[in-house]
Amino acid sequence: MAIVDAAFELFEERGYDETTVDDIAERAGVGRTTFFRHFGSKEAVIFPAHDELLAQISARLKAADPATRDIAVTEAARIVLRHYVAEGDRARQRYRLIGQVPALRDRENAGQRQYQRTFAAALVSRWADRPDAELRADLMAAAVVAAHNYVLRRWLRGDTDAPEAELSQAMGLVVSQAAIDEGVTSTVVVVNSSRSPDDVVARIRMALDS
Amino acid sequence: MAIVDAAFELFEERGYDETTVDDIAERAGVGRTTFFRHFGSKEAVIFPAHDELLAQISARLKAADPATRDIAVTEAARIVLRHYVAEGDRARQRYRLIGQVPALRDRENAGQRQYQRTFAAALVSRWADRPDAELRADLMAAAVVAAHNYVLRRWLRGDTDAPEAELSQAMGLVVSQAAIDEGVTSTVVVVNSSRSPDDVVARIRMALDS
DNA sequence: ACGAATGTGGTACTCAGTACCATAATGTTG
DNA sequence: CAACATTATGGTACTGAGTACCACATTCGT
Repeated sequence: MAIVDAAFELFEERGYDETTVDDIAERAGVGRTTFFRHFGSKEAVIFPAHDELLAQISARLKAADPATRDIAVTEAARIVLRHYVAEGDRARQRYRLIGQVPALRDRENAGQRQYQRTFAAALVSRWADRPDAELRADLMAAAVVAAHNYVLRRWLRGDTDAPEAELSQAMGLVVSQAAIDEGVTSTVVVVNSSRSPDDVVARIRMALDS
Repeated sequence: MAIVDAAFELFEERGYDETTVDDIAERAGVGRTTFFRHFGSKEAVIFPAHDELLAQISARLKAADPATRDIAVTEAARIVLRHYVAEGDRARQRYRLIGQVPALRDRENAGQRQYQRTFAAALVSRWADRPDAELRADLMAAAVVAAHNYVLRRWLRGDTDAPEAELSQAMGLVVSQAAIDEGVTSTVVVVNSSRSPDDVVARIRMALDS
């Protein structure tokens, strides 16, 4: 989108506060009205696709049954991570801007809270039999978002080249923390499969070492 | 403060968006300039004392040695909870407004993020010897804020009369989750599952491929 | 009682965001 | 292809938040 490009260009050149919506519209070759019709606000031009991501997450979480819910949560977080990583430089530009402009930081926080609520809503059923289901869902949702942010931040800063692997690891910690007091602190693996035991063991070892 | 009273009155009467800063200043009997000198923005008039609370938290967390750090975290969270509970009706008014006005919700989220960062910064030293100290600190900080919010929300809605006791309980869960050992993603192996081999293999494959 | 610091109110400005209208582009149906 | 409906666009004018600046009052220290 030409408008987004123009906006990022100007924000880098002059800074966010020093750039007016008129400036963006002018460089993009459109009218001011058109800008506001596409992006509800000046801030929104930096954070695209939020609604779509939320919908994807929601769908992924809903598609899980009790047995695959850990995987679903991890993969839902991975969807978001993957989206940012796919953006590449643009994500890093955004990160830089957010670090400088408080208003953008607020906006980002607001978005993350939406993720958190989406996760929490999908996670309550996990502890359906417990009286503290809502609390545990809130805790796990907060942890999922925190873990995702931690890994994403590392990637944005260039501290890692394998963000997805790090997310797996971080989410492993989150899942095991959430599973506390449930009797088991870890997942269950079964023999009796059609594969040879050695094959299964090898794969398990891979998972542990990752 | 007369300005705060006037603001809450008008917000309840006409709603937040329908109230201008001029309206508030007029009812409070002050000039518009004075309003903005005391509260940097229209939103800020609803969220007072943030900086002081952050300072209190920081101080409480810094005053802890390794042996009393769990207590310190719990009490730091309790400081915030106590502050809101002490506000009484005003806190509930704010809660109602936040539920209705998106802009205020964003602002609230931003504030909570500051708490979260304050906690995270103070918590890193807890896992100083581990390579994933920052992640674990982030996770615990997120959990602390989530637990506090959960209890506060229950009190705001009138679901409990003993919020401090509930906070203790919730923080107990948070602390025990945070104390879990190294982030092994899977450990226990179980034989003789009642699941079909195909089902098991499919699940393992999903986990391994993720 | 004096000057200095600080608090206050007013005026004028910028800019984000909204409402409305007039016009161009596109698509649909006969 | 022509007439029409739909939708995207651009312009104008407005409201209201937030800032800058200045003149004036209040309070304080000595």
